[in-house]
Amino acid sequence: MARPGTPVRLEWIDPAVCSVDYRLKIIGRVPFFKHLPPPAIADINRRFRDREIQTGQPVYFEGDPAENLYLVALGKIKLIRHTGSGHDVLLDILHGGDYFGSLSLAAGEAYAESALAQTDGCILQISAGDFKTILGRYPDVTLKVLQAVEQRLQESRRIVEQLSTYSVEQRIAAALLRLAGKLGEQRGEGVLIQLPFSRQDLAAMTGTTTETVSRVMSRLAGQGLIKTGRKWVTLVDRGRLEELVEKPAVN
Amino acid sequence: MARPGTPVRLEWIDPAVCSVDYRLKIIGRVPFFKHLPPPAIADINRRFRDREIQTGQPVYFEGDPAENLYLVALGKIKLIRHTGSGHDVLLDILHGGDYFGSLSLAAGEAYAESALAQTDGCILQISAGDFKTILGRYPDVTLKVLQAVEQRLQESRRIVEQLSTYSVEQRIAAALLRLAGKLGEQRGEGVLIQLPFSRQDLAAMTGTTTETVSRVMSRLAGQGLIKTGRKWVTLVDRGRLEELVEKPAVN
DNA sequence: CGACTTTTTGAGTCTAGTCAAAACATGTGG
DNA sequence: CCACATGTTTTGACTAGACTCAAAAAGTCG
Repeated sequence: MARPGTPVRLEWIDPAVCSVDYRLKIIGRVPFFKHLPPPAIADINRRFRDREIQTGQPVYFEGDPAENLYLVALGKIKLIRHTGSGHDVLLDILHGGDYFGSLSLAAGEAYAESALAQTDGCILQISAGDFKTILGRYPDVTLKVLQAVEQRLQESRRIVEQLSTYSVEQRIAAALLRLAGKLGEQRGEGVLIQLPFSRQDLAAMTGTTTETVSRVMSRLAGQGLIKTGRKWVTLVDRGRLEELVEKPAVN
Repeated sequence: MARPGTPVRLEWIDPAVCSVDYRLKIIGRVPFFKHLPPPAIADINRRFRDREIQTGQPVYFEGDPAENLYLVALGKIKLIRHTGSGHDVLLDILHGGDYFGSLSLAAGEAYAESALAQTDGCILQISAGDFKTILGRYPDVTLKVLQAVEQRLQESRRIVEQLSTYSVEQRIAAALLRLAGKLGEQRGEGVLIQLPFSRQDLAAMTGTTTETVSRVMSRLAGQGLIKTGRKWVTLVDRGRLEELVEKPAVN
């Protein structure tokens, strides 16, 4: 119950972050570009446009024609599917150096999910056509892209597995561990996850409701595994969370 | 309750099915080879080895070093993840012209799931290294492979969405429709799904239990939407099944 | 300080899971 | 061809985890 002051610290958009230097740094961090030598990175950089986005603003909507590939430069982007029943499903949360949008070289496709800015930030954008040109010029990039997509497929299948066999508590613990690994910041007492993201978001990631998320998080906090507040969570006892996930309950 | 005689018809392995002619036909059906001209297909064919498999036999296990890419020539293959709790998760069922195994060009990877023969059949096999050679020789194949993997990713995410938001009944209906689209055979009264596959398999596809699958299927059969027996299902009223899936229940 | 959003808590309900047993099918060997 | 052993499916009774609806509490922001 000891509720510490919120550790939330706002990131301010420095107008310089999408400077050429920063752009080069980000492109050099993307899994399918990072192996390239500086001149190639510089060439690729020239083909991207940058764009600032504000919290809540859409990059594209599910169903829009899939024309662009994006890189996250600064801030967080979430990928969401809207369902008929009003429940949204949160597929992924991305940050600096991640890609999203269309790799798809087939024309006439539509985005299968919406992309929304979770924070203020900056993204780099390239048309599918220009990206194809890059692939033509740097053939090994294509192989790396393939690997990157395969990895996303594996992640997605792991989530299918978890939704199929885990209890809500296990799914929430697993989601927290996953987020911590990807987006967490090391702090003295543990790993802070501060996207910012709400119970709502966590519910949409784990296929449950905000009320249930709240109850489970309270329980975990009571057991000293996490500390939590509005829009942030700190994992205090990672080991015991992992145990929770692995154990099929009491068996 | 009218239980018709089983429409199951055994497929016999014709020793000729993995003849050169059949192999060429299969390779010409694979999404990332089918655009190639006959000489290229013939060249690629030479690099594959064929292999017969019997029902229940594993092609590889989760965790084995991922050394080969496979094509299904004849029969059905299922991809399964084993979980600690003993529940298995059925990720996909594949048939003629589908690929599975490792596309992965990164060395030292392991298979993330097991592949088991659901029926007697025949598969084509190529080492990761040889596949890489093919990609080098036919660059547009790499792009097509990328598209194929993206498509699997989309499918996987659709399943995440369904597990997150659908009731068991909706998930089962959706799974039946998906299987029918992929593997169903048109019959007079409807579409027959006969892999063969059991309540057990359906439960592992939809993240539920055999008992629940049985109850739901009985209900659907009672409403005249399907007919069902041991190891097979016929979709009689596809339209009403689709309605079931789309409706968020009574809202 | 209000107005608003997010989070928590509570009570009641229902879906789906569990455990157990019966019914049914299929294949085998006598 | 029958009787039995085995595996699959169905049914039943009970339970529990998670959802729903509703309202209170706690943060946040102007």
